[in-house]
Amino acid sequence: MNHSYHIGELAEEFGVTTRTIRFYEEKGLLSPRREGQQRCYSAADRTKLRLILRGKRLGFSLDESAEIIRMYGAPGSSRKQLEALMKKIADKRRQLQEQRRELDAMLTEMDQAEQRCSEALARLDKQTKTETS
Amino acid sequence: MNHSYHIGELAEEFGVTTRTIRFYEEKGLLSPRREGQQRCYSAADRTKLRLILRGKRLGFSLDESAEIIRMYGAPGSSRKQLEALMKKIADKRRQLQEQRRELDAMLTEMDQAEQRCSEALARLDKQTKTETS
DNA sequence: ATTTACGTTTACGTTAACGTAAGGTAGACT
DNA sequence: AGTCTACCTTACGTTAACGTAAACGTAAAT
Repeated sequence: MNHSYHIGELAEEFGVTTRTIRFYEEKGLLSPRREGQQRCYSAADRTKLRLILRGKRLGFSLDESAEIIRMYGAPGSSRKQLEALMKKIADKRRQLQEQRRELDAMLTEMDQAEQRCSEALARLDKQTKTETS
Repeated sequence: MNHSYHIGELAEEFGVTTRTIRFYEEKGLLSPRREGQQRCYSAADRTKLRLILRGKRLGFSLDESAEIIRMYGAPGSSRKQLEALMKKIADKRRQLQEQRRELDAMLTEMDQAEQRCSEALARLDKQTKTETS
């Protein structure tokens, strides 16, 4: 247990460069243990990286992903902190749901585009047929 | 009918600056009619802008949005063009569906975070209670 | 007549998210 | 011992997507 990863392993697994991973550390999104000079990434670090990259694919900035990660991390201690966190989570969820609606809207338009496209193809077929008849 | 918009109107409606709209034109994403010097945006232009901004919120680059817009636009004429377009549409839809899965994964993690958070709050409540008893 | 409110072009500035190059270290293989 | 490989730091370069400023045109309102 408690396996830890080298930077190269993570880079390969997630299809990014080591530069990218170090950059995220510069930005405070990751803070791996050190073994001498080398970075040792825990399972938690790996999870964070996964969240960052997922956020990126969804169009979030690194700062936004940083927020998400802080939510995922330590739940804070005081009641005020906890309540603030709950609020943030709720906000972020609303944002995600809104994004989902937009995504669905886009999917709908893809469907329409495809339909127009296949109708155009059908017309072409028909025309070709009458021409050859 | 055939109402057309000034650049300022569109900017206000969508909450962007006029610079942004002109920038999209530079990039070839929009090409409004001219009336003298001034730009006149048709309903179709407006739709394109809406698609661009939606794409942006979903994390697409302008070049990707440009592709989507071309799909939405003229369905081409030759069979080869139409078939290529159908393929592109199918690809983009797959991409959107993948993105949807990721979005849902993120929502799930938001739920978990919220749960951990509310559990922590519950523990705090309990502790406070026994302390005051 | 001039201020106000829009529009125009041209062009340099800015920020995020890395890429890339240069040079150094530390362990493993031959 | 020499070389390979994977790591490290430092620092300048790059691209996308605009921001911002300057300098101007036009048309309605005061």
